[in-house]
Amino acid sequence: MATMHDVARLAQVSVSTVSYVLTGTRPISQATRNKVLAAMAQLDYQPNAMARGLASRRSRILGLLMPMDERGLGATETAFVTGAAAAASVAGYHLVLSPVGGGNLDDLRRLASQRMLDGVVLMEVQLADERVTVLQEAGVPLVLIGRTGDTSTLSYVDIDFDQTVREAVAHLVGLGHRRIVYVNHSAATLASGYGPALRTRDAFTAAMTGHGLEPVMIAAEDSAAGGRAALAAAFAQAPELTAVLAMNETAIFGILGELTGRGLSVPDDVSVVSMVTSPQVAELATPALTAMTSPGSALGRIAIEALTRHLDGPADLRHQQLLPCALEIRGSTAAPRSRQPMGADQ
Amino acid sequence: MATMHDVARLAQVSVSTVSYVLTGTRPISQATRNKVLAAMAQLDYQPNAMARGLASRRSRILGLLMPMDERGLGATETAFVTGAAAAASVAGYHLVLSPVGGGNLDDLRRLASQRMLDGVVLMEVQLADERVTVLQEAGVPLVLIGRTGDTSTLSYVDIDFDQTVREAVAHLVGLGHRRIVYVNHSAATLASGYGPALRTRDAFTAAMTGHGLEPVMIAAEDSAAGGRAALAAAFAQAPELTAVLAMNETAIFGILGELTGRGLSVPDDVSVVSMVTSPQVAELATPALTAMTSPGSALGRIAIEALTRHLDGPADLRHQQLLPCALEIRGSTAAPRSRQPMGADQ
DNA sequence: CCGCTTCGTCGAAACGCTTCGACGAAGTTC
DNA sequence: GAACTTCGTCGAAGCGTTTCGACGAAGCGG
Repeated sequence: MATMHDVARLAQVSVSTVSYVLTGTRPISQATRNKVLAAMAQLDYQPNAMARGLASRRSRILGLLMPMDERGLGATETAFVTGAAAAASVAGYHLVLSPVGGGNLDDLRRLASQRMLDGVVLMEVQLADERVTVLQEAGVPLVLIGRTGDTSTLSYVDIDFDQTVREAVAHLVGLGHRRIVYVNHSAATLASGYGPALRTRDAFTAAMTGHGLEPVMIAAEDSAAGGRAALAAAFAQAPELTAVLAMNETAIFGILGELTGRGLSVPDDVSVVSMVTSPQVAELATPALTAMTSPGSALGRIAIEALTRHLDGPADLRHQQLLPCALEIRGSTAAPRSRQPMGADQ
Repeated sequence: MATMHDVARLAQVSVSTVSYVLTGTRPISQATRNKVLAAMAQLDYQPNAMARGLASRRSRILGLLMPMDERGLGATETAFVTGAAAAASVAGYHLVLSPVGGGNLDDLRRLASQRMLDGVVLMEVQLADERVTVLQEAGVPLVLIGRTGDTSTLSYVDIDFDQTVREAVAHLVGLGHRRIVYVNHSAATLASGYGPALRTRDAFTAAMTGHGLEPVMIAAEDSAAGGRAALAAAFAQAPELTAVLAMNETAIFGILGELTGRGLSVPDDVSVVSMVTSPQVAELATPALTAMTSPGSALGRIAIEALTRHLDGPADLRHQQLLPCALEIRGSTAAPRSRQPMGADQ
């Protein structure tokens, strides 16, 4: 493995000159630069990342911290990752994903204090998230995908849940629906302070009230069974419902199964809209789901761009931005068949 | 940020003594060790990863290289990751995931040559995979999840597709099914030399022939639409089919949708078995799918263990191991309705 | 009690790079 | 043309570790 010394010797310049060619921190004449580049090519030289990091005190590695539970990464989260990776590459950084769960804060502390990451993007943030505190204490530059409760001092990119819910509700109301049930994440998830669940809940209430309608929300476990149970609960609370808005990507398949099981057809009897969903998942269902498509890779890209700007630029300005999901109409929504076809439908 | 010097000064020992306490490379008296540990705690000392890596020429970072396409990571792949991360942590390594696609070989070459990764686990290996060549040339220790065509010189862990298919077919045949169609990945995927697709194809042919039955295989695009098309093709080729074995986790939802659309019920009219599937995904369908459950986290764990053994141990023995998927019977398989109402229980 | 290991510790030399100060050689300014 | 800058390059001092050789102090067999 060739070192800078070897390159310098071959090019007949000093080591520092080679370094300047590489980093561009000082002007180098074209002639010298060419000699150096030729030597590098000839030796197949690759700078040693560790030495570089030690001397410059920057690793040029960015971390994308995501809790990996057994549920797996949906296409939505994957889009964050690919967007972020592309942006990091453009900015001249490596992106590494670290599967730090919520449990191992010590692991996180260690990772942060070892000065191996120049900056970090944190995914799946809770309203009160200790990981944020740990990272801030360790002095690691930080951008969130999602938001904590108090966002005043932090940079973040997040989905504009308020507008997303408003658009989804408007779509259904526009079709003529009046009884709309919102299937959210589980009660436990809500209690744990998961931002998207809480924000969409409030947004749904506001949107429905704004249309003069009564908001009905059901919390569903993240599983097909949870979805089935949620639909049963929904019919119990609102027997004449004609539309379901679902945040819970996992439960939605249970919802659809249960609907079919009850002999109800989508979208003729009940319309279904899936929130914050990727086209791939929406197409999985039959009929394909009308969905609010998450701005996936844009979120990842913007987060990384904010982070690198912070690292490379002098000013440490905060970046706070919300992106709405786009309504994509597929086969799961239609005008309600009829107001009251045959009385009470238990 | 405290350095080793600070610790040494506070504990009134030399820097090297602190290092020996940390690494355990030389014996240190209990008294000295305690002084040093106390000083470290007091200063909240964390070793600098870069300096460590430079001096020791080992980063203690392992890479898990996975191509991230827009399809996202299923629960299966996520299980690899969590299993691998846990094993790495136990062995005292950090695990980072690098979303290197198939395209950017240069990126990979750079990553490998920068001596930032002590070793690498490569996922989603093709039969002929250039990434393997690149990494081998760079001299990076390597373990595969999956196999290349020529495995003679490599370490790998993979699913035992042969046995998995054999068990799945045996399950269906045992129920009395005779006309079984295998829905594989797409023709393009097959042509590209994707090991699992090719190996299961051959295993299916062998298993069916072994039972004296005719193997029918359909290639399906990785999408719900692909699944629907595949089912149509299947009925065209084998009108009297009673069972479907599907490798394609994405297409399977299309298959189920199309089955329902044709007025066929699962499992009464047609049984469905999903290959290499996680319980989470199997539960998503209605009815829940009988599936060959992939040994997810075990694969990741074993790969990392083989890698660390190679790195820490002196001998560089190859590790080659196959793990079968376990049959988990759920609601999507039953005896065929018409063929043999009762009896034929071979 | 004399040589021998073994134990515990130290000082110093790497590791491969960045970065700072210095310094001729040119180019500018008045 | 004296006094400044600016340009292009060099040498050397780090960056925070690990690791090697050395060296007293014990411990021990004979």
